[in-house]
Amino acid sequence: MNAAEILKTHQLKKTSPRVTIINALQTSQFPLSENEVKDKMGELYDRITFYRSVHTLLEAGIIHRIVADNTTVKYALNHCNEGHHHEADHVHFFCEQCKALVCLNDIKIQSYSLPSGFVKKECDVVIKGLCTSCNPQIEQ
Amino acid sequence: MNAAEILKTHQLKKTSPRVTIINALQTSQFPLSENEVKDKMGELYDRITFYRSVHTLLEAGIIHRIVADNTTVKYALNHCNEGHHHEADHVHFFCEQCKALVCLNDIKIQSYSLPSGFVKKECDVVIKGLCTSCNPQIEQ
DNA sequence: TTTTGTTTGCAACATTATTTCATTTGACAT
DNA sequence: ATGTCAAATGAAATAATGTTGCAAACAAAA
Repeated sequence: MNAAEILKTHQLKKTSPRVTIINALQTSQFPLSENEVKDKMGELYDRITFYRSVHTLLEAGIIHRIVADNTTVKYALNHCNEGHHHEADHVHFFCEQCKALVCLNDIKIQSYSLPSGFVKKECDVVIKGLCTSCNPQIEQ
Repeated sequence: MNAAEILKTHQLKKTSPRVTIINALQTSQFPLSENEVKDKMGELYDRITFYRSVHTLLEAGIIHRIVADNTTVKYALNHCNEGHHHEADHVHFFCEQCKALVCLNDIKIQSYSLPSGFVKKECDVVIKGLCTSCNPQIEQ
């Protein structure tokens, strides 16, 4: 499904910033930070528009946001759009050295049962450490 | 263990800002945000000193930081200091409405096995939803 | 009490996010 | 095609959050 189709499905207007953001995330193997998306947007990038577009796309469930630490926020396409599994239930790995964030699609999140009275909406699991590229045990 | 003792144990100097921060967290049932700590510090609060003290206390493992979303960072005493379980292995609950953060000390984090080459340092689990106070199903 | 190195607190700056409002633009119906 | 209108954009201004350099103050030990 391309950007235009995704937007139409969610009854959102097809605008240049939205399309560019979706394309940027769609062509990336990994979740991207604002600056990484910015680089892919070129002239089309405007800080305020970016925040608002992202907000709209988040609300629609087209993308999702992963907060690795308070200075590292990344965005990824929600693979629901692709007919895959639900994005919310897999684990993310964050490399403390290179700041890369990887979706560990094969690792599902355990179902935690909350104390009574609490309502669960979503569950975020972020494992932090060193990725294969930054692991000194592994020779490149 | 009081603030002075905790600092001494970790070979850190006993200074007013550090003591006040530790006391603030120690007397609170819940993790506190910067502003919540600030309120408890009164005149002793200075923005820069706060950040640096927190940094020092984090490095020493005296406190820990929970990032619920990028605009909500909270701090809590590491209960290791109290001889309890290790803080890193329990789940946090974040109320999306009142922004309260609760340590669910009884819910342990599942041990996730990573793909080979990855090194795990820590694992953060944040469940988001509505707390008992904000749950409309529960009458106050 | 004097020394020594750490910590504090100020100023300045950098980054991240939000609000207001005039202008532009996409989508729909002519 | 084209006019209409609500929605989205982009600019300026502001707020909130986090960092760095440096001189003065302070804690801890001799």
